[in-house]
Formats: sequence, structure tokens, C-alpha cells
Amino acid sequence: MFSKACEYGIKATAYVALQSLEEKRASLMAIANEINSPVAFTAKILQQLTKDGILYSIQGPNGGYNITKSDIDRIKLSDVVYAIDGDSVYEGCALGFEKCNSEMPCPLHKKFIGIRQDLKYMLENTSLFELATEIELGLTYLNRLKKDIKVVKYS
Amino acid sequence: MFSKACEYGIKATAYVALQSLEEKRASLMAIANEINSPVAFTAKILQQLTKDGILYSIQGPNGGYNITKSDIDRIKLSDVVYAIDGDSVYEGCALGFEKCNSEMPCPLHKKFIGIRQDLKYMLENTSLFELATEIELGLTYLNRLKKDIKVVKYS
DNA sequence: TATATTTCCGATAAATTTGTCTGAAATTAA
DNA sequence: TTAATTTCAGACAAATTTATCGGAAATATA
Repeated sequence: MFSKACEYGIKATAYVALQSLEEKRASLMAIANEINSPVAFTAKILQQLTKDGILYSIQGPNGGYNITKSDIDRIKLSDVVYAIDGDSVYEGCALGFEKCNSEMPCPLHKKFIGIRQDLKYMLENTSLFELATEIELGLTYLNRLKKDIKVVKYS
Repeated sequence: MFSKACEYGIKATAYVALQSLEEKRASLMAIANEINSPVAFTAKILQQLTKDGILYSIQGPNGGYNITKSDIDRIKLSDVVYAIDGDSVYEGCALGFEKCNSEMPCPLHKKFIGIRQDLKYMLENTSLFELATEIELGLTYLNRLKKDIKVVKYS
């Protein structure tokens, strides 16, 4: 469905949004650690997202990535997906035809119309705010790692 | 959505079904020509589909591929997709997690449930017969090539 | 200003997918 | 039985995606 790069991109963006809501910047290391992704590859994806205006980056000590509050509301999942994978997921033909429409439909065209519309609608109506708050509330998860439980040693 | 191999596989299977309904066998060459795919790569995919019991093959002169009438009714799009791409399209997690369920959902889990169900239902309820007859009726198309119009030369 | 930290950028490498080539095996028919 | 046709099978090659590496650029702070 999505490329690996896009999967990482979505998770990373959600995490940056989550941190930004708490007025924190997220560093490359923190992001890669949180979403359990290869650091250098993640760096490439973050640069792409920065170029496309999804993320804002600051270099140097205490640098990192963030998203403005208004962008967290404004930016939709579709924007993130588009920045990395383009629109092929919800626009392209299921059988790979360059042109496929009701004039010259592929054998699956009609059957995919509804599914694609639903997918497109969902992506275009899911904001980063929604993703971030659901994670914050513990309703969804960005990784499969057990949180470290801090153990206080009495000695 | 589907791999290139799967796209070719679906088109090829649909064409073989179409030919089989007319009691004809489809050769590798005829298939690759009809669906406009690389011959050798298509051969590989046809072999895979044959191994998986989607197609029946006969070697030698006048050989080729066919599907029995009962299989044309029985075999669903989901069977073809499964033979080549596995079940990741309609079963896998949108963000690539090995395990993703309501116990430990990824940020997109809930949002994809409906879409995936629709996709799965569609694939599992579309038979080769349906695909083949729609092509035969000229309602859908397997390629973007203009049909050669036979011109009779008067001399 | 010097140093440490952090992102940016380009080249490279590994893995996967897509596609090609060559010859063997099977089968039909002359 | 020989030749022609067609699928089968495995090795190889190209293209794309995924991932790594090294150093440059930016910036905070001591």
C-alpha cells in the first residue's frame, strides 16, 4: 500500500506532531528510536518532508524537527503520503495503466472506485492533530516496544 | 497496491479465462501480446500461477494455458492476488507492523479496517468469469492498444 | 572564537523487484 | 525418428527501493 519510506514518514511526522504539542523539538535520533527505524534512512525522509513543508527543521545543538500548532491542525495524512509516495495510492490504476477511466476502464476500474474514494477521503480528513492526540491518549501506538519501566533501587 | 508481477498476473489470468470460455488455449506469446507485458517476465508469472493451480498448462505445439469452465466460476481475484503477492494487501498493517490489532493498534489501524474489509470482500467476490465476460462484452479493457483493423486491399 | 551538536547533502552499498537469456523437457506432427 | 513448437527452470542483469557512510553547513554555548 505505502512504501517503506512512506510508512516511516507517517510515523515520524506523527511523533514530531506529538512532541510539538508539548512544545518540544524531536531530534533525528529521538525519532528513529521512537519509531524503530534505520537512522540514516530516516534522516533522508525527514529532509524530504522538510523540503515539502511538512516539517520545520533547526540545525545545531538543541535543534531538531517540529511542526507549528496551526500546521498540526492543517496538515492531513494525504499531504504526508503525497510528499513521499505521490498520489498513486488513491489516484493510480489498480492494474498499472497510465490512463484508466470510465471511457476505457481496466477490468478492475469500477470495483476500485469506491475503495479508492474511501481511502482518499480518509487520508484527506485525518489531521496530524488527530493522530498525535490518539497516541498521547494511549489509544494507538507508534512502536511495539515495551516502555522502559523506571525502577528505583533502594540500597 | 499490487506488485507489477501481480498486475500482469491478473491481466494474464483474465485473458486466459476469456479464451477458455471460447474453448481456446492461450500461448505465452499471445498473452504477453494481449496484455502488453515483457514476454520472459510474463512466462515466470504464468509458471507461478500454474504451480498454484490457477492455470492449467500444456507443452508442445498447440500448447498453452487454459482454465476449466468450473474453475473460471470458482476462482476469485483473491486467489490470483494471493498466489503472487500473498495476503499483505488486505491483511497487512498499513504502517508495516508485524502485529497490529485492536489490542495494540497502529495510528491508522481503525481507519483502515473498513477499507481493508471492502477490498477483501471485493477480491473474494470477483470471479474470473465476471472479469472475462466484462472484457468480452467490451465493457472493460486489458490493454490500451487499438485493435488492428483488417484492411482488404483491392488490386 | 573554538567546540560540540545537529541537520543537510551527495555518494555508495545492499536488498528487492523487475526483466532477460539460454537451454532442457514435453509434445505434436511430418 | 526428426524437427518444430511450446512450456519449464535456473542463472543472470537491470532498475528501483531501502539503507549506510562521510563530510559539509548551521548554530548554540562555553
